[in-house]
Amino acid sequence: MEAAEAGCPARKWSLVKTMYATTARRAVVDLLKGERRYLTASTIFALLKRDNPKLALSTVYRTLETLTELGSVSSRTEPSGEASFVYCNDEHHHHAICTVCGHVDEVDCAAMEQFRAALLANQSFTLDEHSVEFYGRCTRCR
Amino acid sequence: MEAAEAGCPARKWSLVKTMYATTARRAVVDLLKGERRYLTASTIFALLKRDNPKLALSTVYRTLETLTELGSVSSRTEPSGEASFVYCNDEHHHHAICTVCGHVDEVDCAAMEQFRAALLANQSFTLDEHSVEFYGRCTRCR
DNA sequence: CCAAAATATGCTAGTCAATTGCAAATACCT
DNA sequence: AGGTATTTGCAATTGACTAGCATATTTTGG
Ligand SMILES: [Mn+2]
Ligand SMILES: [Mn+2]
Ligand SMILES: [Zn+2]
Ligand SMILES: [Zn+2]
Repeated sequence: MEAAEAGCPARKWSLVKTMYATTARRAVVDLLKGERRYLTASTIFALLKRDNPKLALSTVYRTLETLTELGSVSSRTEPSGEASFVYCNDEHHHHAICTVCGHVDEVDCAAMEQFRAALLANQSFTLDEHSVEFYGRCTRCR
Repeated sequence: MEAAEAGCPARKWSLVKTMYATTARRAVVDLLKGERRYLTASTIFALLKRDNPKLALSTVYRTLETLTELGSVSSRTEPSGEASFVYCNDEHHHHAICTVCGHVDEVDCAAMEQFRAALLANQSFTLDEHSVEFYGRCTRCR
């Protein structure tokens, strides 16, 4: 599975009508796969600009939008209001974000089920979806 | 406690150096206390403009910022990227948001503790804070 | 391999939520 | 009421993000 994703997530890309494996898209995916933390579009742009001086910021935005639709990328909104993006696996999960280095741990959803049950018990609320983010310090930073 | 908050949250306001209880601030607080759902600044502005034609949008933004700092208001980011605001109680809690009418139920944090413990057990992660939002249908809308 | 067709990119010019500077207005205190 | 601290309204600006369009890149299939 990891081997099948080498270079770019070809498996996922095949889901879309037609989608060219361009250098820009490969660059964005490779960068996000390496840095498992939320990065803003302008940060990604600045990092990639070094090796690809003619890259445009609008291309980064368009690429991130496409990857988000595919599910390869998940986005969140920073306190500043700026959007940021992180590489993601397929399965539904949540994020534990290190407040020191920004590293993102993926938290399995299974443990959430017991909490969902508790919520439904004492709240008269039909639960459809949930959005959860934990903040703390990862192994390296604690 | 509810009586002490009549009109405006005077108790909270006293925490700040000096803060005038202006008509604009009272209007924003009263509106948000009535509508227990997330509203954008421009929506709030439009609603208040009816009774106060000379109100400025920038005043609404500044008021919401102030109330957020005080803790009387909590904000989130709509999928569109626009910020929205809801009236909040003091205690740490989470929000269950009705996907039909937008009504916000406050979810007690206590039940979260057992989940926090589970998270710490199978994730090598020092949990400091968390941000949770549930989406579903409230009693009225189910 | 090599075009033609399909799609993506770079650049520029917008858009629009949100912020800011400042003079006029309002709230507070004595 | 009078003086001072704070807020407001208004207009100008910012800054993240989007859109139009000509050019460049990637695919396809001959
Ligand atoms: Mn989950
Ligand atoms: Mn909690
Ligand atoms: Zn860390
Ligand atoms: Zn509802």
